[in-house]
Amino acid sequence: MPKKEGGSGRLAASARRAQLVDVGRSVFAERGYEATSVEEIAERAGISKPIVYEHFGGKEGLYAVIVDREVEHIVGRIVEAISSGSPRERLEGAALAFLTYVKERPGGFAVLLRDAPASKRSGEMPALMYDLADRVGAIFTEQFRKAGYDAKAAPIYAHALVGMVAFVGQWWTESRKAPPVESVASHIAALAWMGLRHLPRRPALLVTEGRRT
Amino acid sequence: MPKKEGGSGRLAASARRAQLVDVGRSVFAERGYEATSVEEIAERAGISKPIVYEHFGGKEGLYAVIVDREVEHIVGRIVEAISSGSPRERLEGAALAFLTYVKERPGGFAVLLRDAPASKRSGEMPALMYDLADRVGAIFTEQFRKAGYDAKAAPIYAHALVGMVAFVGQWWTESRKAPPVESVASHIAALAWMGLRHLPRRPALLVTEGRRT
DNA sequence: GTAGTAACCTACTGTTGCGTAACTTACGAC
DNA sequence: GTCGTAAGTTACGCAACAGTAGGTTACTAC
Repeated sequence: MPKKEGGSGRLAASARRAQLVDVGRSVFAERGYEATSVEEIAERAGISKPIVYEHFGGKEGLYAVIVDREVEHIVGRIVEAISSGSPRERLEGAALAFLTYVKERPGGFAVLLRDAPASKRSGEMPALMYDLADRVGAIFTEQFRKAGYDAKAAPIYAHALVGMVAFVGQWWTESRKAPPVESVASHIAALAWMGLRHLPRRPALLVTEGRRT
Repeated sequence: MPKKEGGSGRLAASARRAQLVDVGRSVFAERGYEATSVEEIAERAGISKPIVYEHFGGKEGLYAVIVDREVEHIVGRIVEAISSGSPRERLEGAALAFLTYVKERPGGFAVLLRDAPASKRSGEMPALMYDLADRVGAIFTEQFRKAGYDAKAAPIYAHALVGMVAFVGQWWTESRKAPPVESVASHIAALAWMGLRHLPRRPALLVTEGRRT
């Protein structure tokens, strides 16, 4: 009598945990939190539902573990990338690190961008990107003050940059004609760098609502 | 005997439809598509469930109407904003139009950024932002070619700009200390404009993975 | 007043999906 | 071999929710 699943029979607890994290990540990535059922995860892993509960306590537990690991991954990479070098090198390093993460773990990235369970949502923005932007904002605030720019505007730029990279990253993973990481990173970094470098001290609109100057 | 609801008793069909679109938008905005129940919408509107089915045929029907109206709103505003003026004026106009929309209809914006029902999802990116970026990409491709830049990179910049504005918009609606629209728009437009204006013809990274030059 | 109709309701069906209780199977130690 | 334990199963309780059938209320026209 043949085995029911493709190769993995009975697994040790740690191996099963690892497998469930992998499977869970991809299911959450493609369905979103709410639309994911524990049964589907169990089925794709070739086991039955209670095993998931045994290892992670439930849907939220598994989700929390998955998110936590992804955050570790991406934050680690970025922190390392910005740990040394000139400002421009750090900017490029961060962009490259981010996009490399996106490339290597598209599922994880998708989970981070998607909806969190209703119980953990603060506003609507996925917490990670928000935190990331806040950190960048802190760095910017300091630099802006030093350079004589309006420090209150720093968060705007921080969120703009994070949004830029995140959005491009998402488009890039879904795009068929995908240019190499270095290329994408260099374009983004150039845009951001030049933008910041040539920023006027006190930006103002040329046009005002309705009439032009 | 007091009326059960705060003021709206029996409504004409068209008024009820309008009310349900409003209520539905805010519920979808705060819960997301999957986590929203038709019952909650009905309850908040002060009516019972079958009325919703009578007017919109179901959850997806109502959702579709809401999304369609929001798309009309935002696209209309942006198209108008970029219809005339110098390139820089158009850029600023687009940023201002986008942010004004976000300010005036935060719920609608939230719906556009959130998950669509599983039945209509292509990839993972909400369709509107994707389309918007594609349109910007078309404009950029042409301009890049004229100016002697790498036209293949145009979509990267298009997505970067859209992501920038969308992300800042989201942060802005949730942020307590909210600067005025014009201020935010001017900062974003300045960043984007200066970035594009001073872009090298052939951007390259200073750093390469692991070693520095 | 009473007839007609548009707006609305109560009460149900069927399904899905989380989480759990209680039982079974493989496998190594001795 | 038989005993203990880790790994896994089937079968269920229970709640939420999409969608529907059929009845009820209030308003308008005359």
